[in-house]
Amino acid sequence: MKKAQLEQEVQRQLSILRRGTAEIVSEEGLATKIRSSLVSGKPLRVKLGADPSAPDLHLGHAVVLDKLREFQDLGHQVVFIIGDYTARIGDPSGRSKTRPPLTGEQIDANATTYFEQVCRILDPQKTEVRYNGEWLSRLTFEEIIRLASRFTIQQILERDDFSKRYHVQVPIFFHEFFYPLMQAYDSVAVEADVELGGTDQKFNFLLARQLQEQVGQVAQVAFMMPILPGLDGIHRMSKSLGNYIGIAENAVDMYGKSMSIPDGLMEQYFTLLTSMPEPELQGIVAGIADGSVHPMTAKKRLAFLVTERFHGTEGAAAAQANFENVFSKRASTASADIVYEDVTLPAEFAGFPEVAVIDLLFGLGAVPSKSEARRLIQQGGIEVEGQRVADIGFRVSLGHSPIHMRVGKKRFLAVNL
RNA sequence: GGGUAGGUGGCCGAGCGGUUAAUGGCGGCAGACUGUAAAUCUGUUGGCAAUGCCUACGGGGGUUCGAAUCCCUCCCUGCCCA
Repeated sequence: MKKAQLEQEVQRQLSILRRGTAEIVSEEGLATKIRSSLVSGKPLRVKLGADPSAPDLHLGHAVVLDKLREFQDLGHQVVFIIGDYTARIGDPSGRSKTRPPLTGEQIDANATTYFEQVCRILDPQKTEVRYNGEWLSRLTFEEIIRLASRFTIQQILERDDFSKRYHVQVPIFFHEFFYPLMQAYDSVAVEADVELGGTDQKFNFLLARQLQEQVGQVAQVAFMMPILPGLDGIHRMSKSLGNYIGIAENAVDMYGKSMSIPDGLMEQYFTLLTSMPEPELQGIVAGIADGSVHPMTAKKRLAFLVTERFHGTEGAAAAQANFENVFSKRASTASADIVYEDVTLPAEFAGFPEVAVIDLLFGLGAVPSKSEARRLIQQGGIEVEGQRVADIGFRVSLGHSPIHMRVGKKRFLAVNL
């Protein structure tokens, strides 16, 4: 490859990778790494650390995974690290809550579903999967002390959530200090060239750079993507906050949840979650501003694109039709074109001519308690075959199958006898 | 080791001997309305065989007709001093 050609390729890769990023430390470093990778023919090792404490991935993860996919498509090697060792200890970072430690089986189960979901975005052929217990579990106490001696408390306290907690006098447990160190050690262990993650990972990434240099490796490039806000438009998307859209969710929920984001979030979602070209996106934004594009139309477009990505064009179209029926046209359980969730009548009710709605709802697991069922009925939130249930003592006739029910505003059940 | 302030429902945070399943806020849910599961307004938000009963204010024990509220003890956390 000629010099000019080489430089052109470096720039091409950079321009692809740069899109949508929050920060890259440093871009020159990345350019240098790409250049030498092209010369040597050795792909860059791009690291992503995953915490298998919860099995579900959401669109916030997708933002980072998409970027990894771009690296893969450019011929680089993704190293996917499952933090089994960290999870076994119980990751307390983040919301200053000590999570219960997970068992080995839970971690394995989570890691499996996790990876299955990751593969919906990444190319598994180009992904090296590693468990950090592989190297972390082998460290001796002496080695850990030596590792810790490379950093100062003041340095660790610089980390955002530590310094915040310190100032508002919220407990910081000693072992939490080791998390950044462990993560940095991961980078050394896999000889990462680039580490990808959200902007919240910046501190950890930078610490890894320092450690790598101290042990004679070239510092990794810290590659930060923006944090995706959740459905509430305020907090980051997270499972525990319940403001998320799961990668593995069904089309109807994915579409509906997308429709529930605040209007102001649309531009960000378009940018980070769809491949809509910038000019088209700016056209929509301008249209909403001057009133020529209805926000709902734009949001439907967004919801469609997001759903289509994971469920195909047909799945997205069906989800959209369902949404319009249920919410725009106020359809009830009596009408067609509604996507029902199929459930079977609990065995305990089999053979009876009728059953109390409260018992049925509870038996189906549609409500967490009978009191909750009672409340829902009193508030007019239950429908059976298109009829709103007004009486708490209402009994559902089991004369035909399936029985169509609506529980709350968004759950539609088809009960099969 | 000494001193001191705390531990309340999903979260924050009142209450400090008696209409207290426990003010209020957030979050959740439902209804109305609408441009959507947006926004806004209203209601609701421990459980159950339910005009009543049971379980709940860090754990255990005690005082009292009666305790989240008083006493003892144990556990946990912040801050100051050493």
